Amino acid sequence: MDHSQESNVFLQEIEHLRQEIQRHNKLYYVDDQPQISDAEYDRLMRRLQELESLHPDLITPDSPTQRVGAAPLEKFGTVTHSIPMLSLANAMDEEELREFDHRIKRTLGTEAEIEYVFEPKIDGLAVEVVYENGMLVMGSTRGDGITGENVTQNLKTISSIPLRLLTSDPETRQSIVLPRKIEVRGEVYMDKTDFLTLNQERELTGEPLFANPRNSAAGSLRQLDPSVTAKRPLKAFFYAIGAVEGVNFDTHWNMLAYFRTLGLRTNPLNKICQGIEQVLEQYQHLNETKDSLPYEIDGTVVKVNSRHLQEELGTISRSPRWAIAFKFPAKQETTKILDILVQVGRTGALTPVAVLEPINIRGVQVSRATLHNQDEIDRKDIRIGDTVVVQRAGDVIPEVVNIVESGRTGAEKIFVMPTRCPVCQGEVIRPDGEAVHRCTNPNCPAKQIGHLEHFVSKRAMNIEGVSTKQIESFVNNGLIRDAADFYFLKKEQLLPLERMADKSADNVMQAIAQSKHPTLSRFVYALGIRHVGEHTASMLANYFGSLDRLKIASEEELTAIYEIGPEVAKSVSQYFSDPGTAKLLQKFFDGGVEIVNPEGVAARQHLTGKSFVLTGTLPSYTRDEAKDLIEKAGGRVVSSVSKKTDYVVAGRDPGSKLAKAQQLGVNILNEEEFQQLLQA
DNA sequence: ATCCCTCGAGGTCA
DNA sequence: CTCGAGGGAT
Repeated sequence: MDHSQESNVFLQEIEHLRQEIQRHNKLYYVDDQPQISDAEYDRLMRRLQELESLHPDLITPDSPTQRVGAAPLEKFGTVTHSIPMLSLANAMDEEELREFDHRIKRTLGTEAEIEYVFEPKIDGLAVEVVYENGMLVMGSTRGDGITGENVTQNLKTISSIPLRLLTSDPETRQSIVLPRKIEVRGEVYMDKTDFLTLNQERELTGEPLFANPRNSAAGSLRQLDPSVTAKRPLKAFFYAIGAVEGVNFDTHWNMLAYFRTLGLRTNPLNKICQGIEQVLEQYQHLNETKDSLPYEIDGTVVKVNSRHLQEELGTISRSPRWAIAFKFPAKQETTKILDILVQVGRTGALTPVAVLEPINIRGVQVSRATLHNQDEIDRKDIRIGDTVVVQRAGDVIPEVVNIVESGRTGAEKIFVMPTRCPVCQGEVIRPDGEAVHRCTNPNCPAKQIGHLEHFVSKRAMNIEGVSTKQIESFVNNGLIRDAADFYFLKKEQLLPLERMADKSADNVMQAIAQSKHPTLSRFVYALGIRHVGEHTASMLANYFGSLDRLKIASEEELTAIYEIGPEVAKSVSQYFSDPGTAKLLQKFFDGGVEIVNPEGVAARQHLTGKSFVLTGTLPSYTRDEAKDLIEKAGGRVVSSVSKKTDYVVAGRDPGSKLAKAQQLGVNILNEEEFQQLLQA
């Protein structure tokens, strides 16, 4: 037999082994019906490894042996999700869940029971995996929902995430329609027993222990060396979709079924429910049985099943309107309030914080909890020395639920907000009608530091590697008084500071230099004007297009802008009419800051104040593109038609919104008319 | 009355 | 990263 024939035989066996392994993966992970023992499975894997090592040229990247192939990374790259990974609204109790159901019926204008899909909410971390022509090409963490970290190499080591989607059913041999591209979303998690075993090993080796399975999974996925991740027993369930080309689903339930045919694991406890009462029954049942599950769940997720209705319901800025997280009650513990501290934020707000006797709540040491303001303290009658019930809201943020009356000894001290700022001794006032107390000293160091922290923060000027500690040190050493001073720093000035070696100083200088060309909206946000957060900053930037126009805007002109009311207008106009602001801005420019407008010249704002509703598919634009164009022109896109809607843009297969528009006599545009309007 | 944005807060991990 | 109170806008 000549060489090529010989390698052909190998190729056949290799191919056969790979298919078998893929088939058993599906049986094991997706169908939960293994047909062979783990030992037999291992034998298949070893045989494949053996053959591949004899013929390295036959190794393909999607071979099951290639789960760990990559070298450690320096750091993770960032990935922008093509469709943002939204978070979910929360229902805290039954009533709120029923409210969710009512709202949906009201929005859809129906009395009929809604069909829901009920899913356990796994306590892990959300990821997105992208398959192109069936091959895993990218995997990322959810991050802030807009951008996440590129953890492709690590996700590839997780055996319940297929490297290649199935192209035919391993049992029936029927072929499966593969989407050209599909972004699937799911949860990576660690089983409770695996978490315990891992911690036992770590204890033996003297490594720090993980607090809970969730942190353990998160820590494992964020390893720079994929060979470490590969040793961690991670698993995944899939439950949602991002961008997809080439397939369509009528229901969420059918989409999950399709996931399984592709070899993507879905949770076997997912249920379909007719109406909200059935959802509640499932919830009760799961709440009673959850402790016997191999993994931790922190609640359930309820989704409208029909994809068509989902679209009609739409999404609001942070979450879809057609899904809600229904969490289990948080674990509560009792502890003592040792003291109440007062912190001062960048706006001068005084926030009381309870210092607690440290207590472990679901694996996490809790030692502080915000008390929000004096009203909150009075309402709950919280005193220093009280015994209190503490929980982590949403299983994250520590919160004092209430006091334990019977724990009172009479020695408790009543807390009163100080009349002088604890940082600068400045006068403290409580503005009429507001719940917060504020320090009035404009030069209060707490405000100054807070402003500078805000200025350098990721979403503002994004000056990386400048920490709170460093800012404090810069300020205390007189290097920096205002934000513009960053752009006059010299490396030599940094070197004498503590913890500032040559390399760190270089990094700081470089990070500052890199921040010199912000977009207008980032820059406006970074200024830290009261009531101007990211959203409002971007509204202002879009509307005015340049700082020169923004800074001369009158209060009246500002108020006329949609979403800008009297308070915000006053705050903005006061900020820019302050002579100190003019000086500060000039100082920024002298220091080399130059605002860039990524879209070039700001678009004309001829659609200002007009509201649009999009329905159906436009041939030339995606939803997001259309939305962008409208917003750039000053218009806004809303999700439901009312008589205040100015235009409904209708594409192919329009939804019920078109009918409503006709009924209300709202202007209806097709794509051509829409384009004309944009150019008009 | 309701929806949404701003702002401030705590803990873990690399 | 995530939550929730409070306030602003409609």
